[in-house]
Amino acid sequence: MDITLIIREQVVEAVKNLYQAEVTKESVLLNPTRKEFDGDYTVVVFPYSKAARKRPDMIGDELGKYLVEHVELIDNYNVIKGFLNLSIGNAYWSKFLHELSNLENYGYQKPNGKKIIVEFSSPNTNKPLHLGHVRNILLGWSTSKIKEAAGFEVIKTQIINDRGVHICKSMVAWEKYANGETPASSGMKGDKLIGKYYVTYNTVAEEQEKELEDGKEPPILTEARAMLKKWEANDPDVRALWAKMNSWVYAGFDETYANLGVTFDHIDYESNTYLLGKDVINKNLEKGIFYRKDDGSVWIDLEDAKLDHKLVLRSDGTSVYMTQDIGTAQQRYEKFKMDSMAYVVGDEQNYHFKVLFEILDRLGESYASDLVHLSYGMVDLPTGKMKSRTGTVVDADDLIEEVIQEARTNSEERGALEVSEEEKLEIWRRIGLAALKYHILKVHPKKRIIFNPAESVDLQGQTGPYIQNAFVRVSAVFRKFATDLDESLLLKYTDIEQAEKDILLLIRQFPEVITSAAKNYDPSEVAHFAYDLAKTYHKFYHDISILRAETEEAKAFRLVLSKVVASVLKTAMNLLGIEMPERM
RNA sequence: GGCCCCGUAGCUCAAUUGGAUAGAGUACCUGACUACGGAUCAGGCGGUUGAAGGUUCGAAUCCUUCCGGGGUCACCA
Repeated sequence: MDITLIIREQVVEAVKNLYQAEVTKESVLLNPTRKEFDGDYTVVVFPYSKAARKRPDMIGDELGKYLVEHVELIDNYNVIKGFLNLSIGNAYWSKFLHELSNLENYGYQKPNGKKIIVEFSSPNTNKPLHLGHVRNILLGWSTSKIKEAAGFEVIKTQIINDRGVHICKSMVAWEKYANGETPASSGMKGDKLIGKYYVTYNTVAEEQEKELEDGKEPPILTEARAMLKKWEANDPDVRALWAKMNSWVYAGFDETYANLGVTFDHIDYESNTYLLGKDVINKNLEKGIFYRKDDGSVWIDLEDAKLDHKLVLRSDGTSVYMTQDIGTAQQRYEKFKMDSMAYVVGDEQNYHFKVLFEILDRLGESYASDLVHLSYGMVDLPTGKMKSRTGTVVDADDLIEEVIQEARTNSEERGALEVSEEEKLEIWRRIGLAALKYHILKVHPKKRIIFNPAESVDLQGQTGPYIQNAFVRVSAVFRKFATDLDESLLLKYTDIEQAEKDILLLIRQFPEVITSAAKNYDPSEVAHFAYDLAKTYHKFYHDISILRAETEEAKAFRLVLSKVVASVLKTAMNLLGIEMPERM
C-alpha cells in the first residue's frame, strides 16, 4: 500500500485514540518534508489542537510516539512547532524501487469507462496556423494524453471553420489575381497560398475603401458576399472552387500537425454543422426555454444564471454561432455517447462557453454537468497582440523550423555527436521541439504568454532539453553497462543516500500528479514534475557514482533507480507530446 | 460602465490548494571535469508577493476597497 495512505490512516487512528476526535484521512495535512528539516513526510498538527486542548508541539510529540510505535515503516520523528516530521525506514524505499523496476506504465490509472471528447485547434481555412494555434494545439494534445493516462477514453476532435464570408474572400481574390496559381505551380504550402490571397483581398478592400464615402461597401466585399450566396445555393462552380482550395489548405495543415506530432480521431466541418441546432430551438420554444420576439428572432433569458439574454435565431430564421454549437454538441452525443467534453479555446470566448453550457444544461443534456472550457491566455509578442491583418504573426511552420535550427547550431558548437547524419537530424528535431513545447506548456494555461521571437527559446535550465539530457545520461550509463543485472540485489542495499531518497520521494508522487493534472486540465503540473525529477536526478548523477559504486548492491540499486527515472521521465514527457532522444 | 481573468526577484515561471525562513530558471559574479558525456553540478547577488484594510494559531493563497494590465458585453465568427 502507498506510504502516504498508511500515514493518513494511522493519523486518523491516533487522533481517535489519543483525543477521542473523528477526522477523515483526506483531511490530514500531509506534505513532503521541506529539505531544511529532518524527515520524509510532515504532518501539520495545528488542526487537532482544539480537540486535544493542548499545545501543538505536545500534540506533535504524542502523535509521533504513537506512529513510531504502531507503524513499522516509520522509524523516527521530530517536532518543530506544529509540524511533525516523520522518517520512513530505508527498507520501505528499496522495496518500493524493486516493485517499480518492472512495472509497465507506472503512473497510468486503470480505464474508468468514461469517454471524453477534447476539441482543440479548430482553425479557419483562410490562413496558416500561427503561434496562437500552437499553444492551443499543444494544450489540447497534452490534455488528451493526460486524460488517457488518468483512465479516460479520449476522442481528439477539431471543428474546421471551412465556410463563411471569410473563405469567400480568399476565393474571390484567388479568382481575380492568382492566374491559376496552385501549390504545385508555386511550390507553396497550400495553407500559405490561401493565406496569401486572403491578404491580397484585404489589401484590395482597403484601397477600395479609401476611394469610397464612409460606410460604403468596397466592390470586392460585395463580390465575396455574392459568392457566399452562391455557395449556400450549392452553385456547382463555386462549390468546386471551394473544395479545391480547401483541399490545399488541409494538406498544409496536415503537414504542420505532423511536424507537431498531432493527430485527430474525429473532424467536424462547419460546412456540415452550420445548419444544426435550429430544430432543437424550435422544439424547445414551446417548452418555454426559449422565447420569440415580435420581429421573429428567438432568444433565451439567462438572467437568473447571472447571464444575459442571448440570441439563438435571427429574425430571418438563420442560426448564429451559439445555435450551431448546440447542434454540434448534440450530434456528437448521438455519435459518441460521451460523458463529458472539453473545448480548448482562448479566454476571449469565456462568456460564449458559459452561455453554451448553461443552455445545454437547460436542454437537459446528460453530459451538461461535465462540460469544460479549457480557457487559455493569448500569446502576445513584445510589440503587442498578434494581428494577421498587419502581418505581425509568428507562423507555426517558421517557428518549428527555427527552434530545430537553434538546437542544431547549439549541438554543432558542442561537437560530440557521433552518429549518422540522419540520426543527427532526428535528434535536433526532438531537441528543438522539446524546447518549444516545454516553453509553452510549463506556463499555467490561464496566464498570458509574451513570446519574444527575437530571443530564441532556451536550451538550458528549466527547459525541455534539460529534461531530455537526464534521460540521455541514463541511456549513456546503460550503453556502458552491458552485463545482466541482478535486480534483487538492490533489496540488500540499506545505506540509501539522501540524493537517492529524494528521487524516490518524487517518483512516488507521479500517479498523483497525473490525477491532479487531469482533474485540473493543466499540463503545466506534469511539466513541473518532469523538471523536478530531472533536476533531482542530475544532482544524484553528479554527486554519486553509479558504475563504480562501493558495493554490488549499491550499483544494482542505482542502476535500477536510473532505469526507473528514465522511464518516468519518458512517460511524463510523452504526456506533453515531447519525444526523448537516446543521445544529444 | 457591468461582469470575468491576471498582477510574485531585472526577465521567464513555481509555491503540494490556508502551513515552517516565498522557491527554481535566466541574466550577472565565482567555483567544480585526465570523465557513468558539462544541454551538468555547487556558491553568491536578487522580494514590503501591485496597495491598504480584514478573517486566524498561520495569508502570495480567502473577504472588502483601490491601482495597473487584458478580455467580454453583436441579428460577427
